[in-house]
Amino acid sequence: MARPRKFDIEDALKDAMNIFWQHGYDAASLAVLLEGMGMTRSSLYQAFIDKKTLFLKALDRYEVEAVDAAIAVLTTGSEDGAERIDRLFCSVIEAVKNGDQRGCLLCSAAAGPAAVDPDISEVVQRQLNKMSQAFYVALTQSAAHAHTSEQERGDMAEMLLSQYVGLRTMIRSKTRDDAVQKSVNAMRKFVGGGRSEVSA
Amino acid sequence: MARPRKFDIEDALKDAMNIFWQHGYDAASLAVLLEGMGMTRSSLYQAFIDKKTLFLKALDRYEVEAVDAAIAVLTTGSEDGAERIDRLFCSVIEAVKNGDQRGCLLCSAAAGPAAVDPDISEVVQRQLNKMSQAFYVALTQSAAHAHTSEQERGDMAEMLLSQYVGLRTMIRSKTRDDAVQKSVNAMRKFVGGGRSEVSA
DNA sequence: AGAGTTCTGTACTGATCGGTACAATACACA
DNA sequence: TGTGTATTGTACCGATCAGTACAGAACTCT
Repeated sequence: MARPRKFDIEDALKDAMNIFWQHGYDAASLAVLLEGMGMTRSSLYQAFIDKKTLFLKALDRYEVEAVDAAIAVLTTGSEDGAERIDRLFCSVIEAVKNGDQRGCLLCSAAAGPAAVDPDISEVVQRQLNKMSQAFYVALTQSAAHAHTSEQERGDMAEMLLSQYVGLRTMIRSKTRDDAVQKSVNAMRKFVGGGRSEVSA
Repeated sequence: MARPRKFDIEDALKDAMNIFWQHGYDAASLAVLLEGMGMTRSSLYQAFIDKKTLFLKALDRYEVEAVDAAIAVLTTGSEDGAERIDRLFCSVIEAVKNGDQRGCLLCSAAAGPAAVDPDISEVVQRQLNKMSQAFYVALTQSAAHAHTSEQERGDMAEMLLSQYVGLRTMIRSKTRDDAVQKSVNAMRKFVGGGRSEVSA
């Protein structure tokens, strides 16, 4: 019994996520968001309260769309966990070779607004934790690492996470493809999930 | 034969560096910079042209003060390169345990303005390259890695760099100390420069 | 058809952004 | 003691920022 909204709220959120992903939190001005989301100021504020709330919702959306997808790669598919880790890092290479230099919204949020805003930091930390746990699961289900201690696997999961964050951060900063490739080469050899080697 | 400036230009640059380090490029507004550098608008613009130029100079300053220091750790001191790598990562832990959550200006620049500004990206890439070369040198001078191929060491140097970037990015995002410690534990074991182990 | 309700469009707010104009000032040198 | 010169202080600039006020529009239900 009221005027219906012109936009789909999920579509709009997806647009917002992509805009934040590309521009970063600060650089994604209201004007840019409005344009990209195809709506007016009133509609945006009515639906999403304010910019920060919109960003938090976009981060949630990113969790579902990207983080959970990465976690799925780490926890399902191949039987060997190390191979799944391998696949995740290869997919990062794949993306950058296709010209995607946006990096990772989660990683950018970690480097940017999470440093100053506790609410954003909380969400970022939760998602990062989720990823480190997925690394842990993959390691536990890996022939090459099953024999290691629980603590060793925990340490290594955390290391793989920081590796992932660093990699995607560097990608966003326009690091040359071959440097990214090299880093992943070493990581793949280290994890030893090992399918075929790829040259730089 | 003119009015002398009230401030030391190197001191001011150092202040600027610290302000950018703490706040990040965007969040370091002119007002904040002026306040922190203890000078007036005219003086700043007269001496440093504009905000971006000031930032580039602050980045240069950071290179001398922090990046070169890290490179010194990687290339001098102990005879064994792996132990020097070890020391670098331990110094990161040291800093974070002392409550320093600013991360690394270079890494923040990589995640932030370097993604949109080519001039900044260029400087960032140059400094990152410098670091990766230092990692390479350290690996080459390591008993544990001297036998590896040149390519393997190149890959691994790049991996250590992205590890470093990821670590310091996560630190800035308020990742819990013990997670950082875990990551470094695994990295230390991996590199095998190994002095005593440290628990999380 | 009319009332009630929610959304949309536009115009506007005050604050802040980076940057500039220009006069007053403080010095070195003549 | 002027005079030239570079720095400083202040006042200001237009642009942009996130956010709001409010009238009009578009729908459902009675």
